[in-house]
Amino acid sequence: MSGYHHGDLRRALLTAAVTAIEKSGPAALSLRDLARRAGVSHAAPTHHFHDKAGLLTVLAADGFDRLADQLTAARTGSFLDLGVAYVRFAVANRAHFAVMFRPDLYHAGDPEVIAARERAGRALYDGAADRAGVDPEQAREEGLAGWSIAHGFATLWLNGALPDQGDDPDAAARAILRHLRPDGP
Amino acid sequence: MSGYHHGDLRRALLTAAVTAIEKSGPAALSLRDLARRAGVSHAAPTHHFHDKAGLLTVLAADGFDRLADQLTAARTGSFLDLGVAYVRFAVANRAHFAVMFRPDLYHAGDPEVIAARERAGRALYDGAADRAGVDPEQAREEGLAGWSIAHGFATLWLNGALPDQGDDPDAAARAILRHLRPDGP
DNA sequence: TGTACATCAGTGAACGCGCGTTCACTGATGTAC
DNA sequence: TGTACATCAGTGAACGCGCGTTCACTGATGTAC
Repeated sequence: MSGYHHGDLRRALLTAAVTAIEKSGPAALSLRDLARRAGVSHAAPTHHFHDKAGLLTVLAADGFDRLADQLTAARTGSFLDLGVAYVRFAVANRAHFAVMFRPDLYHAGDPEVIAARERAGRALYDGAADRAGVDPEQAREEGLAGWSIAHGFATLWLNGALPDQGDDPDAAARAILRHLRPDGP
Repeated sequence: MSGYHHGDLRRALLTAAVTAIEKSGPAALSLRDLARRAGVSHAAPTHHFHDKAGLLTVLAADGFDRLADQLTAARTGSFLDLGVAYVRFAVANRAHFAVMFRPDLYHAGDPEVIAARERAGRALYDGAADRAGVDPEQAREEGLAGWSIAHGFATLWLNGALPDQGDDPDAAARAILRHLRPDGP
């Protein structure tokens, strides 16, 4: 704390953004509010992110990166594990997850975002393709089916929409994702 | 058109809201903008919906009602048809769908919303339970799995997140939803 | 058929608010010599 | 070890904007007698 210079404002703003988004969603985010939370003048954020979309762009890229990491790590397990890893990521990184799929809110054309998103996509598809010596079209469909059910479950969970929703998303996800057909139709 | 009295302002505002939400999402909705589109003074909407959340509440209730109708109609078909009906609803009623699962945006405790949501929930669960002489817990899980994959697919489709996404959500949904296991694990 | 009156729907001015962005600035830090 | 200077990070005042909401109002419509 130098008094004038914050020291790590960029990181502090990102952390504050995550907290704010977890509470009120990405649409309600305000740069002035983040500056307030970081104890800094309201014009300071501009210095690090240029504008609001710039900040969300960083969050989105960061989210896709983390997702790619977790999916890649889960590749050693079963196809089911891959889906569970997806849900776990979403629940553990609600703010990032909420931003990632709202490309209208950030600079979706940003090279870093594109790269991170492709990395995550590859981790998911490779994970799906791995698990059978199957036809590519078949693998594609199964990948999409797995993505859909994991994404849907995570979304419903985060919305609190599920009836009798407990507090163990991992176990709940596993029970539901099991119902994906593990082999061809 | 009486000049002073609009005649059907309530309906006009709802229609304008749907258009606006389809374009920019529910968070960006503004009552003043709706009034402008309806060619009416900016204070007029208050008269019909009390406040912004009030308008979204009507939209949410209406959405759950329509969904319930469509799911009920699909009960005569297979479990797969139920899921396809869900996706079809989401794509055909993007604005309603976007609001329904954002209870922070409307008066989620409103009796009409609650009733409509329960009606939709029942249609979905009954549809799932129908299709087997199975164990209730089994039926519950299959219902959730079906809901998850349909919801996830619809969400990804609406976000334009799917690779090589065509323009026939019905067929695409059918191909993916097929991968849900039709019988016990 | 006419008149009085209540009710309803929409007006328009005003309020206070928080926001994003721009701008010339200043304090702090690091580097070259 | 000291000094000059460039660079970087943060300041604070100012701008213009669109918003939701309140309010006393007025025009239009329907109903009772």
